[in-house]
Amino acid sequence: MISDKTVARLSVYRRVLLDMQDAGQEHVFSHELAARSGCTAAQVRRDVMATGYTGSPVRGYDVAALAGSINDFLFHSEAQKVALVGIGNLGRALMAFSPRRNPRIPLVAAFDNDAAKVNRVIHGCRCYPVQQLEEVVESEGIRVGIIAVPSAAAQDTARRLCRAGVVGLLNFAPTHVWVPPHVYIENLDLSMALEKVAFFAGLRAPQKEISS
Amino acid sequence: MISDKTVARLSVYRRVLLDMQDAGQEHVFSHELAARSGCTAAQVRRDVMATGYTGSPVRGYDVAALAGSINDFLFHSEAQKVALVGIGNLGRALMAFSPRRNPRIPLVAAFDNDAAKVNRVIHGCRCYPVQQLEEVVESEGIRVGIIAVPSAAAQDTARRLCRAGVVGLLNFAPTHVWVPPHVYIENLDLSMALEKVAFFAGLRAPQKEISS
DNA sequence: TAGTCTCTGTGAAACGAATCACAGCGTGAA
DNA sequence: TTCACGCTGTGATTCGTTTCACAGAGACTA
Ligand SMILES: NC(=O)c1ccc[n+]([C@@H]2O[C@H](COP(=O)([O-])OP(=O)(O)OC[C@H]3O[C@@H](n4cnc5c(N)ncnc54)[C@H](O)[C@@H]3O)[C@@H](O)[C@H]2O)c1
Ligand SMILES: NC(=O)c1ccc[n+]([C@@H]2O[C@H](COP(=O)([O-])OP(=O)(O)OC[C@H]3O[C@@H](n4cnc5c(N)ncnc54)[C@H](O)[C@@H]3O)[C@@H](O)[C@H]2O)c1
Repeated sequence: MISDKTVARLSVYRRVLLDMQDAGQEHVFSHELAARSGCTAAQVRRDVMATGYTGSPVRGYDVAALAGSINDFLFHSEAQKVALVGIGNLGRALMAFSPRRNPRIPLVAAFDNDAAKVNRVIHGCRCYPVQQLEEVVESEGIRVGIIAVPSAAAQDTARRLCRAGVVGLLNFAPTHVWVPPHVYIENLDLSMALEKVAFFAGLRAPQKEISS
Repeated sequence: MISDKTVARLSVYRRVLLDMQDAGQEHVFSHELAARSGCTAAQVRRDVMATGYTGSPVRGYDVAALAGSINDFLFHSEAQKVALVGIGNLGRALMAFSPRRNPRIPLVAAFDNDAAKVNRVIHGCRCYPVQQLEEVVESEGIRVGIIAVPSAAAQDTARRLCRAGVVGLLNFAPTHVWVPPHVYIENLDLSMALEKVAFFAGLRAPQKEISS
């Protein structure tokens, strides 16, 4: 019923609105929000409609109220605890970022199969051996998993997370991962994204670079 | 003319085909490639059509030949050199990953405004003070940029990169960045992706978790 | 108080991408 | 030599999303 892309944009609007709030701005028009979010005014209005909020034709949207409405819409349920699997280069970067993250989506546990990386706390997040994955995910009630293990281990990691009760996955491994139909999975394939950029860059400047 | 999404999928097919080649597989049917890439057989056939390759109704596609055709299609131009701006947690993870990356898209320079992080070589990539950005990008003929700086610095970084001749950008900062119309930009907003996963996870398991 | 302005909310239209469906074909079996 | 099969390539169709376009409404002006 509610589209994937609308949710993505609402998340962007929310961040922009919080910035506006910090800057003391009280009202915002759809075209303004659109410009700061990289989409069109009509799209903003459609998306806002989905949250049930209604603005005023004169003042536009009330920044605080719209931010609140989007918050209620996006984070309607209780906080969604997150587990990270794979404390490698990427995993550690994600952990370093977590303090700045949304408190409604706390990173509560990390797992690795390398004994040297576990049984400690990084940025407030406890690191466990991967053998304890099921136990910790179930006892903590974790519902979201981040896969940051090598491709070869991705499918098995996904399977274990889903069995343990996870219903949302963020997969960084450049591999297609099968999950049960009730599980939502989002793939963030960085290499693919870079190849895409390189492809279009190649199209846009097919001639040799003219130096300075 | 050629769609964004088709390019993305071709990049995935390419990787799958290379795996198949390593495994000694010589032929592949569209439905098989589809299953391993997470899409449908019809989609595979349409996308393959775009590369100009034609398979045989009996054997399907020749793995090596199709991989070659996709390669030619995606990397038709000379190698696209890449610059990374922001040698922070994420930037370092990307650098660590670069040896495993496509040699047609080499990471040749990295920049940071923190003097402690520059004037050295990390994983074969030279790190420069950000003041030298224009100079290095122009002299090396770099056409692709990766933005891994804090949001506040993203727009200015993009502007500098574009001025210096970059025509493709991969942006990790959770901010909308304006670029000239001839520049292709791809945003990888990890926080947004996680919020999306958390949202759908919340929808799929709205009831309280039943422990063990 | 009437008029004008600009914005929202939203039905309708346009667009683009995914899917369907089938003709065409080479192969292997009988 | 003929038939049946299963796959590719692709026109036609369906589906979801974006964009258009305008009615409706509050505020400000004169
Ligand atoms: N680093 C990047 O910039 C980058 C870019 C694109 C894609 N990726 C992908 O992200 C994933 C992680 O990348 P990385 O750079 O962090 O790799 P990495 O090798 O640094 O880290 C992988 C971690 O996973 C752990 N691990 C391996 N098998 C495991 C298992 N079965 N269970 C639990 N833990 C296990 C390893 O001990 C290691 O700590 C890979 O799939 C990689 O392809 C990374
Ligand atoms: N680390 C993550 O997992 C993660 C997740 C989501 C988003 N991001 C985004 O990616 C970006 C980088 O994240 P990070 O974790 O690596 O941050 P970080 O703070 O670790 O690194 C940022 C780096 O950029 C450098 N820098 C700052 N201003 C600069 C400028 N004007 N020019 C050149 N260099 C400059 C800093 O010196 C630092 O080395 C941020 O925008 C962040 O929001 C990161």
